[in-house]
Amino acid sequence: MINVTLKQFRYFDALARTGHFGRAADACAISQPALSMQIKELEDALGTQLFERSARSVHLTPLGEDLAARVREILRAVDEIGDLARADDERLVGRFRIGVIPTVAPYLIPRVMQGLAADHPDLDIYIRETVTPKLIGELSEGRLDAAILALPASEPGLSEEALFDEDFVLIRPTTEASAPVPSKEGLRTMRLLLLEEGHCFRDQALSFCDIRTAQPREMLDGSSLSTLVQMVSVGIGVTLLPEMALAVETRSADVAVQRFPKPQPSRTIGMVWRKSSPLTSQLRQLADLVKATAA
Amino acid sequence: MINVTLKQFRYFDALARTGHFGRAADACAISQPALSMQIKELEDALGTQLFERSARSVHLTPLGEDLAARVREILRAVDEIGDLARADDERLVGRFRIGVIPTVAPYLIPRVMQGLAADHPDLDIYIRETVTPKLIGELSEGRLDAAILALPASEPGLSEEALFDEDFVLIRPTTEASAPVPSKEGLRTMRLLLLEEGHCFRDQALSFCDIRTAQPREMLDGSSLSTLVQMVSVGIGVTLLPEMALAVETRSADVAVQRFPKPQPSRTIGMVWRKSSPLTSQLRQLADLVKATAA
DNA sequence: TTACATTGATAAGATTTTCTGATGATAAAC
DNA sequence: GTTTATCATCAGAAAATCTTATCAATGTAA
Repeated sequence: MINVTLKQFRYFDALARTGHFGRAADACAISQPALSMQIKELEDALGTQLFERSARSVHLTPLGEDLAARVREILRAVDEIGDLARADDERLVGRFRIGVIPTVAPYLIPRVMQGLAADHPDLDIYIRETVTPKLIGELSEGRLDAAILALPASEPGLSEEALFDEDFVLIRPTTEASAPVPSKEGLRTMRLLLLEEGHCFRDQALSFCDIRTAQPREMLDGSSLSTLVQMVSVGIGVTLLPEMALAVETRSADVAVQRFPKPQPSRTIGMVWRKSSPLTSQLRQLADLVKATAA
Repeated sequence: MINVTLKQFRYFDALARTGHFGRAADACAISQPALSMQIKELEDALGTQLFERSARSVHLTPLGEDLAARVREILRAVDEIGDLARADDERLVGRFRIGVIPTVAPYLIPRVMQGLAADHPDLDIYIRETVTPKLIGELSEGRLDAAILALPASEPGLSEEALFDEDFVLIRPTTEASAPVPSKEGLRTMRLLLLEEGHCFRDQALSFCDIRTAQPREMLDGSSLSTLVQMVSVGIGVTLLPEMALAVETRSADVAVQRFPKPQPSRTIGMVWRKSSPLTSQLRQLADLVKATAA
C-alpha cells in the first residue's frame, strides 16, 4: 500500500502538462517550492525518477510518461466519483465546466449567465472558450463537463442536444449597402474575410461558398469576428456573421448587413456531453435553460 | 476538482468492508475517532451520506455501495502505479503479498523465507494463508500479488507456473502398520479423516477415492493436517497427507506411513498471479526461487 | 568574460491538517 | 435499571504542507 496522495497526482499531472515547475505551480495555485517538494515526495515514494530536469526544460522519463496516463485516468475516476455523488442530488447545483466555441461564447454566455444567476444561485459555471477539436478533446478527457458547439459533433461517446439554429448574414462596407445580394458564386469572387484556421465557423462559411480549403485564396484571417467586422468597415473585404453575433458586432461598426435569399446558410448550435457522465440529468436541465435563454 | 484524498478512500474502503468503525480503524492502524472524522470529511466533501448508522450496525447507502466499487477500482489503479514504478527496477525488492493454501503454507513457507532472507534482504514477503477460492478472489481484487495453490487454478486472468509435484501418502494407526496397503476401494470402507469443506486437499483426496461429496459418509472433519494426524494416532481413523507435510506432521505423532503403489495419487503445486500484473518479471523470479527451495 | 536572467532546489518558520486519548451520547442487551 | 457496545465530539499534540526568502546552476547578452 504505497503512500502517495491525490494531491501529488494533481501536481504531477500539472507538471507533466506544462513541463515547467513555475507554471505548474501557478496552475495548482500554490508556490513553486511546494510543488517541487511534492514532486520529490512522489518520486521518493515510487522510488523512481519521473522527470528529467535538464537545465532549461523538464520532461517526463519513459516511465513517467506511462504513469502520467494512468494518473490522468485515476484523476478522472476520482472526479467522476464527485460527479456521481453530486448527481444523487437531482437539483442543478455545484460547478459545471462548460466549453464554448468562440463564435458563440461572447454572444450567448453573458445572457445565459445573467439568466442563471437569478434562479440558480448555487450554480457555479466555469466557461472555457476555444475551438471545437480542443473542446471535444477536453470533454473526452473529463476536463470539461459539457460543450456548446456546432452540431453534429459526430463523436460516438457524446450525447448531443440541439439548442438553436442560426442563419449566416453577409457583412459589407456601407459603400456597397445598396448593391444586390451576391450569389454563392458572386461571393467567391469577393475578398472574403474569415477566422483563422481551426474555427468551425470558417469551415461552415467556406462550405456555403463551395470553396475547398485546398485551393488557397487571397483571404485575410482574423482572430475574432469583431476584428473581421472592423476590417469590413474600412473596406478591406466582406465577411459572414452568425445571426447571434449581429447585434453586438454591428452596433458600433459602420457596415451594411444583408440577408441571403432562402435557403439561407445556417448552422445548428447544440450542447454535448459524455454519454457516461453521471451528471446527464443535470446537463439536460442546463441545456433546456440555455435553449430557453437563446429563444 | 473535488477535495477528497486517497487516505479517505482507504478508510472508506475499510469501513465498507468491515461495517464497523472500530474494526475499520484497526485495519487502518489508526484510532477510531480519526477514522470517524475522515469518513465525515469524505461525506461532507461529496455532499452526501455514504453510510447509514443505525444503533447496532453501519452499512452503505445505495450511493455508497456504488461509490465503494469505484473507490476500490481507484485504489487498485493507484497500487498498480506503485507496482509499475517498482517493476521499473528489475530486481526482486519490496513488498510482495503472497497467498498460500493451508496444506502447503506451514511446510513450504518457512524454508522459502529462510532461503530468501539471506539472498534478498530488501524483499518483504507478507503471507496470507487461506483456501483457494478466497485466494483467487483476493488475487483478482489486487489484494494479493500472487498465490501458491494446487494447479490448475483455471482462471482466465491468471498466469500459472508449476512449482513441484507431491504425492499423497496414507497415514494409519501404528497398530495397522503391517497391514497391506489398501486399494482405492478398500480406502472407501475405512474411516477417512479429512479437512473441513473448502480445502482443495479434501477434494483431491475424495477424488482419488472416487467418492462423490454428494453421498455423505461418516467422516470427521479436521481444521488442520496436524489435527488429523493426531486423531489417527489415537486410532480414530486413517488419513492422507501430502508428501511435503510428512516430515513435520509425523515427527512427533505415533503413526504408520504407507505409500500407494503407482500410479500414486498426487497434485501439482504452482504459483499464480494476474496476467496484467506489472510485477510479472519479479513474480517469475520469485517462483523460480521457490521452485529451487522446494526441490 | 562578466553581469544578468531564468529556473529548480533548499531552508526556516508559520499554518493547516490529522491524529490520539479522554469523554459523551445513544440504543440495545442483560 | 444497569451494563455494554458503538459511534461522535473535543482538546491538545503531532505531523504534514505551505509560503517566503534564498541559493545554486545554467544559459544568455553585453
